[in-house]
Amino acid sequence: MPQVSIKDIARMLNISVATVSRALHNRYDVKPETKLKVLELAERLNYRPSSHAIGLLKKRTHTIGLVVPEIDNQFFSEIINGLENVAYQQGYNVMIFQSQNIYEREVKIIDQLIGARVDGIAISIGSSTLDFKHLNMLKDLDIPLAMFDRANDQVYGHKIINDNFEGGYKAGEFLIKSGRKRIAHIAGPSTLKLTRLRMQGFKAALRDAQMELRPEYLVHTTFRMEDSHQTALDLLSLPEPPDAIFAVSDYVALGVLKAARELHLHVPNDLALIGFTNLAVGPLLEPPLTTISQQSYEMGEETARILLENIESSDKDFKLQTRIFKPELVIRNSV
Amino acid sequence: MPQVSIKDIARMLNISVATVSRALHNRYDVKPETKLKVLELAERLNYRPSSHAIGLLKKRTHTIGLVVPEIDNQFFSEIINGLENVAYQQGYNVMIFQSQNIYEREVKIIDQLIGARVDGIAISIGSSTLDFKHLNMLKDLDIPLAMFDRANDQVYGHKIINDNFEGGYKAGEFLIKSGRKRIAHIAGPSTLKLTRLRMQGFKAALRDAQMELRPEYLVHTTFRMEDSHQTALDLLSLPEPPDAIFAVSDYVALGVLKAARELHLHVPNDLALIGFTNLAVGPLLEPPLTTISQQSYEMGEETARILLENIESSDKDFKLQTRIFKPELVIRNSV
DNA sequence: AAAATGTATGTAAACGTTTACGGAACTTTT
DNA sequence: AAAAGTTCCGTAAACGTTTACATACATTTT
Repeated sequence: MPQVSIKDIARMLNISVATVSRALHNRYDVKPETKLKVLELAERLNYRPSSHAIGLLKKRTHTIGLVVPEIDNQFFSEIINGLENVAYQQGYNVMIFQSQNIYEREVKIIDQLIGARVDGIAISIGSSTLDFKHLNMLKDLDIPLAMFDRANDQVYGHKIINDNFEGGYKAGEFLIKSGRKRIAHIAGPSTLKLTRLRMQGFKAALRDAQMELRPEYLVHTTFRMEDSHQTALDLLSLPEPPDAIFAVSDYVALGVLKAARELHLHVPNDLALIGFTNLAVGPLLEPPLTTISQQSYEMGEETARILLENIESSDKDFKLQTRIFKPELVIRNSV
Repeated sequence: MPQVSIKDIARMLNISVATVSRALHNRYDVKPETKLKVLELAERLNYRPSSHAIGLLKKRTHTIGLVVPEIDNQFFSEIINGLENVAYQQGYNVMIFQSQNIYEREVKIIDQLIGARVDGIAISIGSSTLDFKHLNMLKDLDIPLAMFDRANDQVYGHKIINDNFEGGYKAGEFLIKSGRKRIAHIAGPSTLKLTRLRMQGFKAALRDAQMELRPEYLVHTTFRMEDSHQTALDLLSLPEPPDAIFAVSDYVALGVLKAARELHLHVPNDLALIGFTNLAVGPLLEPPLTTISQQSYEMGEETARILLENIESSDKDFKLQTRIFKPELVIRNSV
């Protein structure tokens, strides 16, 4: 006997669906005897209310949609945890989707979330997304939107981001202070604002120290380790290789570390390395990775808080919020 | 102007909802002119069909529910990727949930998935789950179930698992062959069958080599690094500490590595270490981690394949499948 | 005895969508 | 000119649930 509905129960007990519904909700105006019969049968048949029926009837689904570029990335999975915990505490469910940084997938996911009538959406925009129609239409549909980590100024939504300029500056500054002269930067996809800001901060640090950035010391890669590994190999095989690298993220730094090992370069003696993110594996690497920390879990919590505040607010013109987290230097042994 | 329905469009164009529906589906029996008007208006108003309405009407949702203990674990996130890819290719959506190894959460998630009328469920059972009613009732409800990595014999469902006994045996065997004498095992939660099997395989290897396992060399921990770190500290502080450790998973091995470093023990000279999983960071550790590999991505793919085959089959008594992956020894430098 | 109150239940509409069935208004065939 | 076919569209039911409203009966109050 598959999925049972309230109608089935009503028929079996020869009562109306309304009474069954009332019994299941433990309303005061139903005879204890009837209540018991309904509850027992529902239990026996493993009755579970259809969320589709309820979602159709009520205007609210108590569900928020979450879109991340990729799930097998500790930074994002920690954000997911922070966000989920806050959401659950307030009685909301979270639907998780990954865009894989593919624009078409991102658009499709948003369409689906609208179709599922979620109460709000949290997203970290994919690196190949250059058109933001799919996100900006959420405003017309009255669906609150929060962007975390990867936000875009052209999009109407809350922003929960890092001070990437400052992070980049701190990374550059620390490498300079440690006496390195040939400092390179492996940047992320140039479409992302956070990439540009970290780069700008880094450049500013060099400028303030009256140092020059050689053009061949500035290269771009994706956040995937395989790509950054190849990029690092190329960079370290230059006629005059750098003696320090600021990697746009820890995952990229892992690729650099792998490349350095293959080229028999000692870190930090031959090459200083600094990452960005502060992954949990950082301290376990050899050498333990110096990095700029991002508070991923807290960013997830804050994203949920802002989004839920917007959802629960009756104010149709809820003011857009921007929350900027301060990145911090985590000194270990790779510099 | 918020969420628009087919009714709204019909009203605005002074036609019936049926015609609007037909136009949106590009049916042959609607005048091209009408079709155009509907499509234009739908586009302009950002119309997206309500998945609740459709889910209610049709019997199938083309959605499968996925339950993992935790998402911030590379092993599981790779499984998710494998599963999602196969599912998407066949036109199915995946709803991801984490139980955090908390029994109550797991039960709640299953209830929700039933309520959402998913077409099938894939789960890796949480370590605190001892009662399986919530899973076995899926059979009565005709909802196909597939268990991956962490399965249980008391549950009616497909199984996609590792040959954990063999994996444990291989780990033990390799440590013995490398000449170690005081071999310890840090096992996982004893509630999990995979824990017991890896342990039994390990013990069998010792037995076959006529070696004894000292009671104090067998300890349990969770898969969280913080726990395994403390466990390893205790183990390595014994009057006569082991000279080799087989860790039930790479995450646990990371904790051991951290402890060894703190106690100034050199791996592999003072302590040989072998893990289980084959995480991507393994080769980047110092020393690169020797481990038993699990084909996580492929397990995800296989889970999706079996589950979807069951879903698409009209056979009410679809036969239960068991797929056992063979673990392989990955030799690096930690032994 | 009539009126008022309380208790337990049923009726029906609504949410958004699809689709079987029917039919009106044409056009083509005989 | 009647018959048959084509084109286009509307009506209404169904999916599962909640809830305002109505109602029937029983009990209490006047």
